[in-house]
Amino acid sequence: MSNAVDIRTLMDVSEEPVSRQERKQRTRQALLDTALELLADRPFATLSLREVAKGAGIVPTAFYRHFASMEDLGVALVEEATRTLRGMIRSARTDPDTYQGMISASVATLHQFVRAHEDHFRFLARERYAGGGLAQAIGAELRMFSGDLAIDLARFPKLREWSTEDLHMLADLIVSVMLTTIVELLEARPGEDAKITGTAEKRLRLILLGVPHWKSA
Amino acid sequence: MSNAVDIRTLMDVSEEPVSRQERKQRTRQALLDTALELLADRPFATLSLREVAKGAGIVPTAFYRHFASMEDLGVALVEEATRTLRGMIRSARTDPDTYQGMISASVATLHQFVRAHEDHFRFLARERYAGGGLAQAIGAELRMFSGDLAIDLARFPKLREWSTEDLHMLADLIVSVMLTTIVELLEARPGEDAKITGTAEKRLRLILLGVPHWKSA
DNA sequence: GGTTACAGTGAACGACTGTACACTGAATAG
DNA sequence: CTATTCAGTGTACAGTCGTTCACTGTAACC
Repeated sequence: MSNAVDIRTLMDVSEEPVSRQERKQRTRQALLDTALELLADRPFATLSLREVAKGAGIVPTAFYRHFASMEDLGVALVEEATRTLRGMIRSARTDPDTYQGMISASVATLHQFVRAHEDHFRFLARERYAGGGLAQAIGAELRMFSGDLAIDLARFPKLREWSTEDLHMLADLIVSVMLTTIVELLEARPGEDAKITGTAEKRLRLILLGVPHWKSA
Repeated sequence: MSNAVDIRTLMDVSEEPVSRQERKQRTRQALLDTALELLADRPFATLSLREVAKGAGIVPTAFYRHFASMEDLGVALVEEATRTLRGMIRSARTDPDTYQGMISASVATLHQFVRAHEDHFRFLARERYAGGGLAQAIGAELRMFSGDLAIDLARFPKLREWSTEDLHMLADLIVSVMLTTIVELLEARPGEDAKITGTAEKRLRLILLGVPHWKSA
């Protein structure tokens, strides 16, 4: 009978015949997803090529068709996670008029993105201080983020005459509050989110409260 | 000849015949020191019992005379490192009169301790976000530190009428600045110390500048 | 001075690691 | 329709891992 159920329907919702490179990319993504899953409770350096391959449903040697080494996969993971991070930053950059509006909007965006991509943020937070090549890559990304923030901050009236050095100091301070908040959200027990975001807003408000009275050393 | 040089003198400066438990303690310390050394550029979870034993000059099986497992050694390492941390906090608690005095004195103490015990602070910073039991133990220690700081802060005139919640918010903020500074010092290239401590002082000054104008909620 | 406690030894184990190599079979190219 | 490309397979090997066990030599004890 021509209308017999295709066995592929049980495995794969999509109907179109997948091309070869598409299959390859799916396996690659399966490797990345498996790694991210295993990274939920241990550092990247403890992952083995074999268990990642097994999790993705391929034999160990096939791993090399996608990455030259585990470190290579780590780099790809950093790229994927920082893409999420940049997405968050883009979302948060909604030119606000007031400090207060900027603060609560930014914290809300942060909260939303962390909850939607916990594994990415957990990975970044974990590996940021783990040492090694990944930590450096993540550090460079955060420094870029801080630099962009400093430029954004320079647009505010009260900050217009600040030295670039002081602007970077302020931007780094804000980034460190954001980072602390991310870690708190990832460690939170259910129901604590509101308290954490509330505290984050307070911290940022306190910092910006000092801005009008600042005199550089 | 009775004044012949004892071979032990070449290995060990002390003259007295070392007792058995003293020898044991030295081996134990050698294990801890070796682990700390290896931890300079990798996470704790990647250390193997065998290489730590080898570094301490004993055979792998002898490791068990001192620790039941590597995780046990990790706990001992957390205790050793947090002892250093508490020493720093004790040194910094020199009842100052002014904010400014407190800030520069605290940052100076921080700088001095980090440089004198880089491996302890590197270990704490690395494992703080690494996940697992050690991270929890370190987190608990930091929370205790933050709590003590909140109590200290309550003694300042301007902070006397703050709610305990807001005091904790402020203490956490200060701790996070301290942590950021520690990591910056550990990642610094030679000669950057003054710039980093200077920035740290600025960040604290900015935060405390907002204190007099704070209104909760 | 004889006995005990015990830090450290050395061989052996089964499990796991990364990687080399020859292969298979199906999608793709000509 | 035939030839090629290449993601994935299966076997194999040399290391390393944590842990077991029976052992040795000496400091400490009675």
